[in-house]
Amino acid sequence: MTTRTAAERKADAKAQYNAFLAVCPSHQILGRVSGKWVALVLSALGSGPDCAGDARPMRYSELARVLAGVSPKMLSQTLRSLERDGLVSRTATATVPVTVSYELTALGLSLHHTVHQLKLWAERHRDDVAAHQDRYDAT
Amino acid sequence: MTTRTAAERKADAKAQYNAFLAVCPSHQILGRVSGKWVALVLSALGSGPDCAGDARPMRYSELARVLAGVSPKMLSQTLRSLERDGLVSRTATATVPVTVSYELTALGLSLHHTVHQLKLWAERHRDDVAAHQDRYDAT
DNA sequence: GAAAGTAGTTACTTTAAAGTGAGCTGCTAC
DNA sequence: GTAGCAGCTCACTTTAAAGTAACTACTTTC
Repeated sequence: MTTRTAAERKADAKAQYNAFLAVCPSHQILGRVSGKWVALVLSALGSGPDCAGDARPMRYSELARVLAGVSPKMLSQTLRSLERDGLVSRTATATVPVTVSYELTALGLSLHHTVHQLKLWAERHRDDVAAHQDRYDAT
Repeated sequence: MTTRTAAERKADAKAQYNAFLAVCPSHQILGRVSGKWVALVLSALGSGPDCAGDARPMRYSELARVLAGVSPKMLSQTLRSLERDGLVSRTATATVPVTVSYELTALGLSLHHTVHQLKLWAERHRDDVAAHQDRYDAT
């Protein structure tokens, strides 16, 4: 068959598009960064615990204290995925008890800077967005 | 009681942190942008259907064709939320049949530029990230 | 001797986002 | 007279991400 219905052509296009999305680097990165704790960890490691200083290594428990809402499961899951991507390095020291510290790699730091721009945008335009929302909801 | 157990203090800190996250502008924007279709719509409207040109208004059906995998529900939901935030403007023309076009506002265009930086990062570092993943998975 | 800090793991449950499929109105082309 | 385009909405189901709780094992402090 060379002739196909519109529905068939549409399904085909959709499959192709999904395949494209699966390998699209921008889409992958956006998916990674949009995890609930990813940006928070990146920010803590990249701008210090107060989110206003310089990058410095932090221990597991220190991160858990700063990101007050995170469960141990989510924290280690997030750190593991960032480590897998080469964005964070993990260093264990054999003290008693063991000390584990996490630090942004050069790659992680560069991603942090990029994500930080998004944050700056958000802070600059928060009032603007809120005003638009109020106007929209009023009608 | 002025003395509390560690568990109580932790629960308290968690509640406070969650309240903080709920109003944090960066977190809100990240949540908005990380919707599956948001970045895709932003990109289509901000860089043209081929994602390599200039911003220009597009019709509902044109967007649906370009974003081949999107369902009518998700497309209108996404457009509605972007419109609510003042990022996209909707213009209906009373032709037969009706013509509806969507266009980035100045605010939407500025967000598009910021998100675009993230995309450029992703494209620049995709190989680097993939290499780290392979090394990590091998061990 | 109960609780806290050290850095996690495992199994189970919840929930919010996304997907599916149908339907709507009015018109046109094959 | 079936199918298509145009621009949606509504109800239902699926699924992946996140949350919850419990447990590891060893040390130190109240």
